[in-house]
Amino acid sequence: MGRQPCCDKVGLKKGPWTAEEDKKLISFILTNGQCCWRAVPKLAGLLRCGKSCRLRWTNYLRPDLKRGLLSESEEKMVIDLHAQLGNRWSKIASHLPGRTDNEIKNHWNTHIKKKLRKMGIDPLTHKPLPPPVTDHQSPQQPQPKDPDHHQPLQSSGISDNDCMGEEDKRLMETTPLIQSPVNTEANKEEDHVVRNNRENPLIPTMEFNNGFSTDEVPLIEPHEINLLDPSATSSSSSPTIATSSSSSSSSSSSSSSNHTLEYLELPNFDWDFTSLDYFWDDELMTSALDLLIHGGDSDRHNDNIATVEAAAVQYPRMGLELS
DNA sequence: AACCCTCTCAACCGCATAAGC
DNA sequence: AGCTTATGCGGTTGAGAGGGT
Repeated sequence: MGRQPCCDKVGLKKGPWTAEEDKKLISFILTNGQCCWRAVPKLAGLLRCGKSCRLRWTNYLRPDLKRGLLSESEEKMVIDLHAQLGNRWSKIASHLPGRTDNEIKNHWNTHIKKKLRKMGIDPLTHKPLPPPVTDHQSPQQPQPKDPDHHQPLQSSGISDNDCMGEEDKRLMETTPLIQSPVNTEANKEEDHVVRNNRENPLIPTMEFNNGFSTDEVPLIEPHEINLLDPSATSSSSSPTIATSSSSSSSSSSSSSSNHTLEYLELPNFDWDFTSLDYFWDDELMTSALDLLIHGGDSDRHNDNIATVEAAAVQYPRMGLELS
């Protein structure tokens, strides 16, 4: 006999999360840390399946998440990584601290793909788009079957540069036209191809040049994170981000020798409290830690919950807006 | 002001793999 | 060893926001 079912789907809530649900989940995770997601909804008093809770936490409520659009450097990194890894969003996300696979995937589909096409680059292969083709010119040449292959630029009658902004031009200059190992028909071969590329000196991939494998986590060393994140100005006291991926449960706490909270022996937290300042202020931080340290029995528990609720006003994207 | 269209992104779905029994 | 479930991942969807007419 195997395990018990993850959740009986009867009576489970679906759709957008409410502020109340968010509060419950945040409070539970802060108090108990991330443990088996299957048990979370029951213990937290949520009518959601564990999968939904995990998704909500990793994609939206996690304190170490960055907010806002991807920076230019992040975007370039995504493009480069996509050239190497294809649509392996979690792998890509593991290189961008504070970004989730879902966020990167969305950004790719809504922004970067368009931008690359505008620049005359096939977002799937990272190669230049084929030259203009009209029916009478080459009727035999089949159009790509992949939905990612949209009509080339010429259809608009606008040259690449005509519609290319300064940022696009900059991107084009810095975007490597790497032949992607990715083929949607051959994803299963991808690992093999990536490995082959690793041995190919002609392919200057970031990953390989840096000497680490994307199949291994953690993928970003603390010093690299500081380089990547301009906002991380701390030079000595605390590394910036511990967690780099929603999919990775690896912790970089080992690198935080000066970690101010190390002595607390935190319960299985994958994220680093020093990163909370991405969008949590000190008061909220203090309350959250108080919740963690004193748990639900603390006299201050209600005050702390209230502070977390107050964050809803300050950080509406947390989904805590009070209804 | 009202309608329509496009864009964005949170959330869901289904599949693959890992892991428990 | 084989079955079953948990977890993670990538693709897709749809509601809401914003802009244009």
